[in-house]
Amino acid sequence: MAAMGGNQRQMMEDAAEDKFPEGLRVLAVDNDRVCLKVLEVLLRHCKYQPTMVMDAKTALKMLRAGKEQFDLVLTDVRMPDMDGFKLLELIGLEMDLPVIMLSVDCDKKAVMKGINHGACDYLMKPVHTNELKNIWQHVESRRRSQAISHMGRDNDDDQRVHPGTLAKNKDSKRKSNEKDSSNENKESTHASTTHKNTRVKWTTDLHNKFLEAINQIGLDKVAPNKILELMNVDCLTRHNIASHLQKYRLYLNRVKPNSLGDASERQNSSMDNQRNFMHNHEHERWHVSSCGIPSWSPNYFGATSQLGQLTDSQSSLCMGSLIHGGRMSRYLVPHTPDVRRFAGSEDPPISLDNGILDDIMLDEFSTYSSGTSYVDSMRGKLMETSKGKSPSNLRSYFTNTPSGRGSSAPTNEYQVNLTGILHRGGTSHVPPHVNIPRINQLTNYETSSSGLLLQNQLPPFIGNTTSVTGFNEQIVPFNIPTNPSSVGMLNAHNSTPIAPSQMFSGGRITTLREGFNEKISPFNIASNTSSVGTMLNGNYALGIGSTSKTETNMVNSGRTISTGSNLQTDSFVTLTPMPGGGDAAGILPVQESMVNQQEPSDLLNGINAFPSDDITNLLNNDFIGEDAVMDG
DNA sequence: CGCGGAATAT
DNA sequence: GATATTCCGC
Repeated sequence: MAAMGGNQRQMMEDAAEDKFPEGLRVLAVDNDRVCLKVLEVLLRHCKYQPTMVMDAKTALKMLRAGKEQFDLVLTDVRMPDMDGFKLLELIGLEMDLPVIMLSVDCDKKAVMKGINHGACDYLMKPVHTNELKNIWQHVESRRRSQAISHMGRDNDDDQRVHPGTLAKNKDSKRKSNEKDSSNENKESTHASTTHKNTRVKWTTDLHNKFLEAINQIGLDKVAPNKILELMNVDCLTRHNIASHLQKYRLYLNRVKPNSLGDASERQNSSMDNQRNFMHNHEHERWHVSSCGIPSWSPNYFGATSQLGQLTDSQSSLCMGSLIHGGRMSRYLVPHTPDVRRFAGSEDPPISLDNGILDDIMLDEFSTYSSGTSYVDSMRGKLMETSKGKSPSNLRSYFTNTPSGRGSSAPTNEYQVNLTGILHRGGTSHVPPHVNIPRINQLTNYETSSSGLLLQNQLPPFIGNTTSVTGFNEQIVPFNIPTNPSSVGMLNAHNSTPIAPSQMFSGGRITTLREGFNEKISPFNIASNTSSVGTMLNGNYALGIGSTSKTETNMVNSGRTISTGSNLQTDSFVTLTPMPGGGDAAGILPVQESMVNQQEPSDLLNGINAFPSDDITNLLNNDFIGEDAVMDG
């Protein structure tokens, strides 16, 4: 290739350009054999390169496997195993591929549904050649828009290398888009002159290695190269490490400006505020893989260590969790933006006028949305509550009332609705059935990691058994009555976890779980969609793959935590950026034009997760409602 | 030259 | 905001 003369190359490019629609790799899905055959003939007639599949699941498998690349998917709407809409949905979430729906049903509603779900076209059966002749346009236009949106970057998320899983090849630092031949060729050839290194994604695993290395070397003696050596990850360079180290140091500095890495000192410091270090704000698509056993190693908190490891084998975790020697609090502390999102409010919960928080904490809280005291105070309040004290003064935790601090909208209050989701409302009363601790609890979950808190992906706050225990004793996360109307009510006194399956009567959970592909999180959860992810997890309603064990963990995570045992997720899921995924749009399909904002609800409904009852409404309201803030 | 680290760019 | 790249003193 290198030997190829510019001339020759140009000619080839031209040729490829000219023929472009030819050889378009089309994946056609239709359970009707005849239709499929016809379709194939037509596609071939158009000189495309069709791959025919009879069911959506197979199609999805192929797409995911990525062994063959496709330019476009053509799918029938009505199929037994998984209908076209669902397929469309999943493709939309997982990859960036134009999907065209086929249907005999020209019902406007159906068409709209398709379009709303991101279909780029909706063809009526029987399909005609001339219609198929044009489908390549969708491919082209998509490519163009992508080219624009990624202008200047030759590193797309799809291509993003995951050092942890990357095949070693030190020379492969350059990103190569072998994938897309037809269009990207030019660029990749050009790239040989100006290449950027692969953007390293500092996954938790990677970060853990990093920390391990630092731990071995000693924070004061670390140097990029040493770390690099110890980490022993092929695709990393000293620059990568240096960059990360830089960030890490900055972080440490923030956490404890005058500390040189003395963990014990940090431990005792009231300034020991953890912030998310690895809060990943890059929106990515996540796919859930059952790979790792996210292991959390308590021994990292041992006397000899300063660093702890993260549990989550994925993304965006609190890097901070590593150093603090163990305080759960900070993990429980709501991040202001998250809470806001969570509550659908403009205003973070600030009036912590209980005399517990000091100014520093308050500042810390408002600034960094962190603060040990917050949780401590919450705990205190919760204890009060559990002793029978009126929860009313707890309200102040969630409202912006008085206290001289907080400011805006003193009228904002949050109400707990059903599953405990907070609602902002004008009314100023907390319904009698509301149990504040629940709020807290939810907040906790919501906060514990920057991303979806997987059911058993317990926040790395092991380490402070005491406080956890205290917390745990008072607050039991999800004691959920079977009565749907009070789903999510929490009884602070009752420490018996109730199986999530009881949350919603019947097998809905199961249905739902199946409804979504195991690999996919229904909400396309990204790094900082905490509220969504958390709620889902909190309620477990949308559990992504579960075992009774994990359910238990979830329901009773507090307890699990307090044991300090290894929080493992067995066959559980971890999030990883999708290899074939699109870019941006990690979050609820809010920002990608590809996916409509309505989607989650549609998804829920369409996938019959829930009947359209309160729960659905609630989810809709809270997750995609106008108030929902998906991205801080 | 190569490194580490800070500054700056993407 | 995360990571890459550049700059600079050693």
